[in-house]
Formats: sequence, C-alpha cells, structure tokens
Amino acid sequence: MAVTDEAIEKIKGMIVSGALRPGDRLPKESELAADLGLSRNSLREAVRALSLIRILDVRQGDGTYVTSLDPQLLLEALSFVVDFHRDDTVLEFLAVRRILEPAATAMAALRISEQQLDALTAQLDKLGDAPSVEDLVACDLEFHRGIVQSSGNSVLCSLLDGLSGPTTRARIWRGLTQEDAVARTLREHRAILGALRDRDAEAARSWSTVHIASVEQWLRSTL
Amino acid sequence: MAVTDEAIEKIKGMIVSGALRPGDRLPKESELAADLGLSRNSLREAVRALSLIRILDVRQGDGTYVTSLDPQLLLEALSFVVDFHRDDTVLEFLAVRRILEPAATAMAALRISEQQLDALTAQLDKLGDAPSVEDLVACDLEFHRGIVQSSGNSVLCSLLDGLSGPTTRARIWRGLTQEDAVARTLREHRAILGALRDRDAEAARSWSTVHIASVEQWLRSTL
DNA sequence: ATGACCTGATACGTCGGAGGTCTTGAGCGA
DNA sequence: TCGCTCAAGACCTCCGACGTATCAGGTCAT
Repeated sequence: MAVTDEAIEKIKGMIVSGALRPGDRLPKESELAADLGLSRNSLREAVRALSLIRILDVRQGDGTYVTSLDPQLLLEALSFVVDFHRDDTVLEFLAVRRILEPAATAMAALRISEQQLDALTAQLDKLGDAPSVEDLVACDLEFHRGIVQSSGNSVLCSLLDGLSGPTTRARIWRGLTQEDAVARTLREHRAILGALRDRDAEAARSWSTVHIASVEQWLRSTL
Repeated sequence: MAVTDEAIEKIKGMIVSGALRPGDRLPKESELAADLGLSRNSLREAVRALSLIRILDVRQGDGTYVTSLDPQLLLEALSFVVDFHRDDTVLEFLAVRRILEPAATAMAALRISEQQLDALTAQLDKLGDAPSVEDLVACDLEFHRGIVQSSGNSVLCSLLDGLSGPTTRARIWRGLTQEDAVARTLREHRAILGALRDRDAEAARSWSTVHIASVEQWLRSTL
C-alpha cells in the first residue's frame, strides 16, 4: 500500500479511535509527516483527500482541523459523488427518493411546528401563480428541504439533499417541455402543505408519493 | 480558490461534460499538469482526492483512468464517510435504514428469482440453530444484501450497503447482551424468506420493518 | 514457429528544499 | 482602551531528482 494511503488510514484511525476529536487541530504538516514517516508532499495528498470529503478542514495560515463530523457535513460529499452519475441512473436515484421523501414527509406531519408551516405557506404565496421554471424548481427544492428538515432526522435530510441534485435537471427539463407541469406542481405543493397542517401523516405521505411519481412517470416515458 | 481545488473542478468538469468517459485514460501527470496550469505536485493532490472517492483509478507504471462510475462503486465511498460517525447518530442511520430496507424487500418480492430464493435458503440452513454472534451478524449482512440486490435498484443497494456498516457494531453488541436476540433474528429471517417465496410484497415489507424496528427499539432503550 | 525471458521506455510514487501567501496575535502608539 | 503594524507560524505552490511498477517489443532457447 502506498505511503499516502497508509497516512489516510492512520489519520482516519486517529479520528475514529477518538485520539482526534471534532474540532481538534492536527500537528503542523511537517511534524505530522515526520510522525507518520513520510514526506510533507505525500502527507499533503492524504490531507487533501480527507479534506474533499469534509473530514478535515484546512485553513491556510492557521492550521488543519478535524471538522464537526456532522452527518450533514459529511453527506454533503455525497452530492459531489452523485454529480458524476449519468442520466441513465437518474431513474434509480429518483426511485430511492420516492421511498425516502414520502416517509420523511409523513414524519414531518407529526413534528412540524406552526412557524415552519407558516414559513412554507409564505414561500408558496410569494411564488405566485405563474412563476418561471427556474424559480419554480428552486422553490421546489427549498419547499421539500424545509419539510424534510422537520422530520427531525439529519441523516435523512442530508441524504435527500444529496439525492435531489441530479433530479433537479430532469425537473427543469420537464417544466420546459410539459405544459401543465408548473400548475400541477403548485397544486401538489398546496396539497402536501394542507396535509401537514392537518397533521395527517398518511395524506402527506400519499401526496408526496404522487408528487414524485409524476416526475418519475414522465421521465420513464421520455427516456 | 486554490489551484488544486480548481484542478479538481476541472477534472470533474471534463468527466461530467463527457470529454472524459468511463474507462478513459487521462494524460500523464506532467502533461495534465501543464494543461491545467499547475505543478505536478498540486495536480497529484487533486488526483489523489478524486481517487479516494473512486472517481479516478490510478495504476502505477500504467496510467490514470476514469473508473466505471457505477453507482455501486461511487457509493462505496459513502461507507468510508459513514465510518466517521459516532454512536450518537447510529439511531438516525437506523431510522433511514428502516425506511429503505422494507421498501427494498417489498420490491424484491416481485422480482427475486427462484435461484436467489434457493441460495438464501441454503445460506440460512448452513448457519444452523445456534451460530456464534459474529457468524450471525455476518450472515445477517449477507442475507439482507442478497435481498436488496434483487430489488433491481443498484443505487438503493449501494446506499443500504453503506448505511448498514455503522449499525453492524450495534447489532453485535445486542447479540451479546440480549438473550433471545439470536433466535429472534433467525426466526425473522425465515419469515422474510417465506414472504418472498409467497411473492407477498406487503408481508415481506412488514417482516422487514419488524426486523429492523426490534433492533431500533432495543438500541433506543439502551442508549 | 512458439514460448519464456530480458530490457528499455513510460508513468506513477516519493522525497527534500525553496519561496510565496495568508492568518494570527503580540507589541506599540494614539 | 482602541486600532495599527509587523513578525512568527502554518499552509500553498513549485521545482528537480530519483525510486518503483507496468507494459511492449525484442531476443533466445526449444
């Protein structure tokens, strides 16, 4: 195994074992390199790799620190990976989202606060009746993010955030080519919000499923 | 932005745009570094980072290639990230798994082949009535993996694979401390398999939920 | 003619050192 | 006390050199 890979494993080990805790500062490059028995150049490769997936936070002029290791932060790296997937796997991502999002919406129905409900309502109202497709999709992302956050599960939230990225393009494409897509989306958002207000988890789940399934169905018929 | 980060973005761009396709070979380090306008050392940091998350495959003496970019391969990197999470987020991972796995099991009920069913049966038979906890957990992972693979969604499969890692330790712990855990797990596995044989998606889903919920409930009461 | 073996070219792996840039905090003056 | 200056510390980038692994092509014995 290459010395750089060893260094990655050793640093990972130090964190997992608890020798390095979130927020801790690592020894400076030259010292750490000496400790691990490799050159500064090779160590930098290891640090850079761990930095890309948000394990380490490197600050020029200051030092290198262990990140908070929050699920939210670490799963952000997921979206980077997801970006590489080609269109032929979008359907599989969408299928996973179709499983997760209705469940998250149902969970949110039992936990969401009145303030959150009001905020979501205001958001929909602000958009108006005939928004541009770009505005709609942006609002769509925000709307679903707000709901999923109310599910109270940060792992679930981050995961859906990462998965939503690749389907965004598809939704824009749909909005541009399918006439009633905009009106339909607005209608379904209102329905989901209504179910949340009623604290009706099953209705919220169903509307969420319908919402995603319509995108899925359109995409399947188009590809 | 640092030159290395720029290089990461540029290489990513080349792949996403299609200029580099899966399996393609990159120019050699010195040339690519010159093309992107940075030193070989800095470029190597970028390549190493992309290599960690399985975007690039570096072969000494040969060259650097774009991987297949299969969801399975790319989501392997997820388990690396998940390893860093501490026990206090295990419950959130488990909650997500509780959503995904029953759905995957239900999907599998409609698609699983007779050969797969026989293989799963053989696997359970081989384990016997009183396996060691380690064997049981290993078999448990294999059992669920086999089922999820039959769901036909590779993204779902890889995701669950990544999420199952952190809960493994918890399950071992449980097996060691809760008396009837082993027998209960064996019983539930048989039940899931039976539902799959009957092509009863709803029964499969329910048994799967019960199976995971029992771990979740125990964990919640213990922490 | 065929196979194993050797060898050179090629490309990645590692290293040490030299400047450069940014952040931080101590020290100084108003 | 507040704000500014500046030097130390740490990361950033680069260069050049050498080590090591792989592959292709040629050589030689069978």
